[in-house]
Amino acid sequence: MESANPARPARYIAHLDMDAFYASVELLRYPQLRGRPVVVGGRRRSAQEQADDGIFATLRGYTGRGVVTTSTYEARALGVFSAMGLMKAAKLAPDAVLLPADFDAYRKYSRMFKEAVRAIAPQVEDRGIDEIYIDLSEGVAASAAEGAPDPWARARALALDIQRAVREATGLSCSIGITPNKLLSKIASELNKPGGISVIRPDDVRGVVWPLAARKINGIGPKANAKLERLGVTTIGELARKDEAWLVEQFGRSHGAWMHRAARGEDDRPVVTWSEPKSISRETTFEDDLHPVRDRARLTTIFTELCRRVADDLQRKGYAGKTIGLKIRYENFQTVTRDLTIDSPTQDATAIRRAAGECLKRVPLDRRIRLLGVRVGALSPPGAVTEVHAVPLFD
DNA sequence: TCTGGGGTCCTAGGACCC
DNA sequence: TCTGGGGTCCTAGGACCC
Repeated sequence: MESANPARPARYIAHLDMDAFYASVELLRYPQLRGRPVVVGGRRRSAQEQADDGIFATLRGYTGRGVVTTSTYEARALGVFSAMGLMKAAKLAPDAVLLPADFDAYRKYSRMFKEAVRAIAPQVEDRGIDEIYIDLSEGVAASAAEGAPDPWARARALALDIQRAVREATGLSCSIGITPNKLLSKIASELNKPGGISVIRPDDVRGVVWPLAARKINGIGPKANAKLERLGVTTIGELARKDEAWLVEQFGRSHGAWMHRAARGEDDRPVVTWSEPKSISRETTFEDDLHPVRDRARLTTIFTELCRRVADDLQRKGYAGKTIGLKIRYENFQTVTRDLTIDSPTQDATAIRRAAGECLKRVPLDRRIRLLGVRVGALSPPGAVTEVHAVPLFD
């Protein structure tokens, strides 16, 4: 299926996923917690202060709006997974240790593991802080002379080298999937967690991939999955057996055709080693919902602060943008956005605040608000950002 | 048990221009 | 003067991912 076109050379694509990344970084710092259920999430300073005293906060009695960012495998065994509300997690695992997220530390370890990988295989695509795609095709070809006769075995040997390098650089473990494309590799890396290497050859798709839940396909989320289930489709194999025309009828031309290909394990997307950011944003959920009138002063302060932080981010990264966006989430979780495109790109907090303020006027403010966000899009890349002088040149 | 924060991509209608 | 079609930009919302 993948190498049906003989003119296209075979690809060997890896997906590397760090195992319980944030929690594992915390365990490097607090090795005494190894073996215990540990949850990273929330934003209570007190949890950090207690940890520094050697007394760790537990989930018992947690109140607040935090969600689980990562949980150790011990916590997962108790039913605690990412994106779950901490209140619910506390019911399932009251004695699990709760640690606040320390993104600076995670970013540091992220740079370290990616650097270790690039030293072995430079074709790396960033997929966030804890995962990457790696195009191993060149490495597999280069090792043809001295390595095993089977290219998949040579790809597996490369993955083993990468795992070892990541462990030596960071002390952390990762799981790797190797297949002909990104779609399948993303599925494969999950098959033997933690610490595994899984290879799916083109001929394995029917036997290994088709029995899996359709939801395992990256791009089939909660909504699409629920609809598929209503239509009687649960596994990837069942999806693969559906008519393309029928899928297009149900999900639209683009999405339906994509599903049809995905279920067959077909995916041509290249490994992209660099791409420009499209937008930069900051948002915050309040501890308690704020009233647009009664809490106006607080809202204004937070709003201005968000604009300042977005401006800081833009300046630090060297971008400017001309589409300023506002995001509001009401107490009932309904979310609205407004945006305004200004004449020339800006990275200035005051200009952003002014444009976002215009957006705010177009939003109904008749309910309490739980989240406020500011975004700058239509970015000009660094270098293209030149100061626009309001002063005439000749006068 | 009510659901974080940072992103990307897609759709769709209307404005506007050629 | 009227009609048509295509391309691009702007805006709003939503699905999805880590």
